[in-house]
Amino acid sequence: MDNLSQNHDRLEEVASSSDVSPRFQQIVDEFRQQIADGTLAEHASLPSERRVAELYQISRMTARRALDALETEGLVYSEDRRGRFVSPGRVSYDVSNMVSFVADADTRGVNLDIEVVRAQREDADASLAAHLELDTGAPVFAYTRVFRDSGHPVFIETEYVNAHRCPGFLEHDLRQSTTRLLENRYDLSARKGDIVIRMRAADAEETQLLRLAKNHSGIELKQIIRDKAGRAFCFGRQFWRGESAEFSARALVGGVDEALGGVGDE
Amino acid sequence: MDNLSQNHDRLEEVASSSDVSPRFQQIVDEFRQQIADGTLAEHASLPSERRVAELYQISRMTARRALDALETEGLVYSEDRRGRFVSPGRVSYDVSNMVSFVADADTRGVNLDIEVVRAQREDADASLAAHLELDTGAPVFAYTRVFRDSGHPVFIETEYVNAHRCPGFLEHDLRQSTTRLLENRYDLSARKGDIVIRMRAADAEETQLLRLAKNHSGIELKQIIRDKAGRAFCFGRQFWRGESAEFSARALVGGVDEALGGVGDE
DNA sequence: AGAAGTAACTGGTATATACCAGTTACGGAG
DNA sequence: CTCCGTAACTGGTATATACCAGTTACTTCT
Repeated sequence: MDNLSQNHDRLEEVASSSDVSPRFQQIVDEFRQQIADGTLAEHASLPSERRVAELYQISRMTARRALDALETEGLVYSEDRRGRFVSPGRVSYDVSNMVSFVADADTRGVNLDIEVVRAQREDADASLAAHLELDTGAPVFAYTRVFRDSGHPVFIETEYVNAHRCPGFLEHDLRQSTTRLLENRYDLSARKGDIVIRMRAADAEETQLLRLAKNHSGIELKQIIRDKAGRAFCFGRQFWRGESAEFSARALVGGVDEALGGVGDE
Repeated sequence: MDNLSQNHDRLEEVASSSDVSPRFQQIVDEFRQQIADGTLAEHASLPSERRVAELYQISRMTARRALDALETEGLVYSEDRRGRFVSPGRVSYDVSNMVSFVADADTRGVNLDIEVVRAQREDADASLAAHLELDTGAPVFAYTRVFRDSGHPVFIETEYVNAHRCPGFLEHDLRQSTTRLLENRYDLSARKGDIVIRMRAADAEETQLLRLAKNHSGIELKQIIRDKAGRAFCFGRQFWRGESAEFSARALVGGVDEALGGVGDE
C-alpha cells in the first residue's frame, strides 16, 4: 500500500514535467557523456544493473533498459553474468586497397590474434559455386577464424578457396595472413575484389564467438578475390562488431574497371 | 495467490526443459520465419503487443521484448502508437562507381522522393574546412534531405558545397540529383570520391526523420567528392536505415590511385 | 453530409517481484 | 601453500501492473 502510493507520486511527478526526456534516456546520456570524456575508459566496467538502479533511484528494469540501450549503440559490450564494459575504439579497413588485413594490422601495431574455429573440406553449394565460378559440388576448403584485438573479438571470417588450385591448404597454420599464404605457396596473388557491405543481425554462432548480446546487429562484408586474369579463387564472408570498425573506399566516375580500360573481366 | 502459484508452475516448467531457447526468442523465430516465407509481406502490420501476448499466452512485456528484437534486427519497423510493420527489402548502392544515386534509382525504377529539410549558408568549422580543403570559417552551402522509397524513409543526407564555386546554389530545386546540378550549372563534375562507411547509433534528428526507434543504429556514409584536378568541392554525410541498404565496392591491389598511375592528388 | 466528440485502440515509460544460471572472491580445510 | 566449497555477486528471463500520449474508427449531433 505504501509502495503503491509512492509509485503513484513518482509517476505523476514525471507526467507533470512532460517535456523532459524519459528517465532511462537521461541515464543513457550520462553514461554516454562519461564514455566520451574518458571518465569511463575503454574496457572499464560499468556499475551493475542493481547498482545503477540504486544510484539513480530507479527500478532494476529501468536501469537495464538504459544499459541495454548503450549496448545497442555499441558504446558498451556485455559479458554474460560478468558485467558490462566500455567498447574500445574502431579499427579502420580500406576496402579499395587489397592488402592483407593481417599484414596491415601488424604495420599499425594492432595486437591481433587469430583463432581457427573450423577448417574442413566441403562441396560448394549452388551459391558458393557461382561466386567462385565453379560447378555445384566442386571441392572447396572452408575455414572460419575469429580475429581479436588484445583478446577483444573484432570480427569473424569464413573463407572458401578453390581446392583444386591450392592442394593441402588446410595443412598450413591458418593463424596468419591467408593472402600471403596463397601468394607464396600457390602463386595465387589477389588482384581485384568485389565487395558487398551490409548491416544485419548476428546469427547464433556469430553471437557466441563475438560475445555479442542476443539479436545484436553488426556489419557483414563479403568479398570475392580474383587473380590477374580475373578468375575468382577465394570467397570470404566477414562479420564485424558494428562499433569496432569503419570501412574506407575510393570511388571513380565510371567505376574502377572502366577507368582501368577493362583490364579485368566483366 | 492463485496467480502467484500459476506463475510458479510456469517458471518451473521452463526450468525443467532447460535446453530450449527462451520463450521470447521462440516468438522472434516464428515471426522471422513468417517474414522470410512471405506470410507477412513487406509493410504488412504485425499484431499489437497485447495481441501477441494473448496469442502466445505470455505477458505483454515478454511480447514487447520479442517485437523489439525484431525491430533491432531490422526485420520490422515501428511507428509510434500506430503499430509495427515488416521492413521492405534493401536497395543496393555501388560506392566505387561515382554515379548520381538519384539518377541510378530512376534507372532501376525505384520510386524515390526527396524532401528538403533544411538549406542554408554556413561558415565551415575546422573539421568541415579540412575535408573541403578550405579555411575555417569559409562560406559553404549546407542542405539536408530525406530520401524515401514509396514514402518509406531510406536515408538522410547532409551535403556541404563550397559556396565560392557554386553561387546561388540554394536557389535551385534541391529535390533532384545535386550531382547533375553541379555538373550542368557549375561545371563541377565529380571524378573521384573518398568514402568512409561505419555503423553507429542515430542521433535525435535522424531518429525522427527516419522514423527509427530510440537508440537504434544504422549506417553512416561520408564522402568527399573531387573534380578532375583532385580538388574537393562537396562533402556529404548520409545516414541509412541499416536494414534498407547494402553497399558494393571494387578493390584493387595497391589501391585505386596507384593502379591509375597517380592521376589524382594525394 | 460534415463536423465534433468519444471510446477503443496503439506503443512508451516505469515499477516491483521472482527465480535461474553462470562468475568471482573469500575463507577454511587439507 | 593449494584446493575446494560457499556466499555474494552478475546478467537473463518472465510476470503482473499502472498510467501516459498519440491514432483510429465509430457514433452522435448539427
